[in-house]
Amino acid sequence: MSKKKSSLGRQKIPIEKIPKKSHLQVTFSKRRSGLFKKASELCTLCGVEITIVVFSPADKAFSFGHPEVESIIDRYLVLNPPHESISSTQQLVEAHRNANVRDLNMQLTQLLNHLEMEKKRGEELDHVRKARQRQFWWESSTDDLGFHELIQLKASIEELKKNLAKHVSKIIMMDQTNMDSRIIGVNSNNGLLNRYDHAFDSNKSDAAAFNVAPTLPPPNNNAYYMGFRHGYL
Amino acid sequence: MSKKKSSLGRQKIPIEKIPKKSHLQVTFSKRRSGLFKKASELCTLCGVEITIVVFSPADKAFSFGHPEVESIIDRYLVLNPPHESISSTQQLVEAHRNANVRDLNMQLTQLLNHLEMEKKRGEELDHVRKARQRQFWWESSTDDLGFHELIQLKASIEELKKNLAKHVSKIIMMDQTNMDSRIIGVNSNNGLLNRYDHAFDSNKSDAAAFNVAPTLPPPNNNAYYMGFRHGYL
DNA sequence: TACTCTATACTTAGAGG
DNA sequence: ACCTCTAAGTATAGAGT
Repeated sequence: MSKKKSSLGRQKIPIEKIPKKSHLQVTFSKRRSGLFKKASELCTLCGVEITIVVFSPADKAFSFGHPEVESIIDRYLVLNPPHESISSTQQLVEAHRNANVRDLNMQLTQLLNHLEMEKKRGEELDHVRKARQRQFWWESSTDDLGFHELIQLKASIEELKKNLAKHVSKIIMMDQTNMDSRIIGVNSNNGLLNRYDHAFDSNKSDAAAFNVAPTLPPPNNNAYYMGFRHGYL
Repeated sequence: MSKKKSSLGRQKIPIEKIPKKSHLQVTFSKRRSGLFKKASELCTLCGVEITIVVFSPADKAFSFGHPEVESIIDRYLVLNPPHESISSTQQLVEAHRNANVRDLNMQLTQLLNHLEMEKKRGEELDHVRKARQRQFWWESSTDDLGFHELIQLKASIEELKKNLAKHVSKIIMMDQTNMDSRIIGVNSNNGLLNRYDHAFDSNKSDAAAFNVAPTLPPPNNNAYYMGFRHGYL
């Protein structure tokens, strides 16, 4: 009886960049899935919030988030506000700017107050959405998609406002660190964002169904956006 | 010969919220480590960018990022701009706002131009840092933190750091391999951000040293910031 | 590109320090 | 809170479909 092994089974691989591209792609898929599954389990087991964003070798974005990527990012940014380093020789200029900044700040505050009110109006709708999301957060992208499309036109404006806010706050707190120039490929009509939201059946550990969905509608990267984002966060 | 098993080994647990708190905390730590390790491996194997943010059961923030959390968040936000639902009845108000927004936009664009110039001034310094970071991205927080503190002491100390960086990169070139654990602790009053940056030695698969460190500087959540962020992103 | 099948590598629950 | 140890539960490399 000659037993030919039909497979050698899992082989050890060194943790270093995989040279073969096709191979790399496969590994990326598998491991991304695994990673998201682990994240999902961590959520469930420990009842914590978590978000993951990955850019694939092909530069597509994949995200995992519970409750949603955005809210966690927001929380993170509040704790760890983005900032730039400013050479000390420029502090005078900085001081000058503050006047402007304060003005902008006031205006923005007002705008935000308006938005606050609007937001309340939208709350009911939002509640329905969230209630559903709470139970089935992995489905959120489906919701968001529809949502997103609906407000596509508005989105860029909102975007603008938010970036304004960000920049101003950034400038305001001159507490700095690095500014590793970030290239944020804006322009981009290839804006490819795949959003993963997952359900991992707790009972069948072999069942790991993933859903992919192109999330990004027509990139709302209008000129404003470009301008604002230019090299900063 | 009675062999008493010293351990039952790993037991299966259901993927559902762990009730016992102490137990939960342990599991969270272990699995967070595991998750970050997986992420790290994915980075290395596939050469991709990835970021993870988790809020612990105790509501502390933990993050993993290559290259840094911020830049990836930025990329993500560009592709998937945050938005709110705006009731259609509010669109008029919206239009009103645009005027203001455009004004602010122009002002900010100017400010950003200024910043751009400043940025160039800092480039040389930045380059040194980046070169190092490219090889040892897991150390980035070390840099960031050092940077942060130094900035408060202004230019003279920046000079110092520049020199330091040069020296360090030389040293690093000589022994690249054993750079796993680094403690990147810094001041931070209760700042609730623990930032993890990891190196997983590719050669010893059992070696996975993690470091925790409170990252958050004095919470810069001043009124402005809070105002801006209030409920938005 | 994605799924299946193996055998093996890796992770981690539980208990003790 | 973190390390160690062990055994069992999982993830996944490689190859085939």
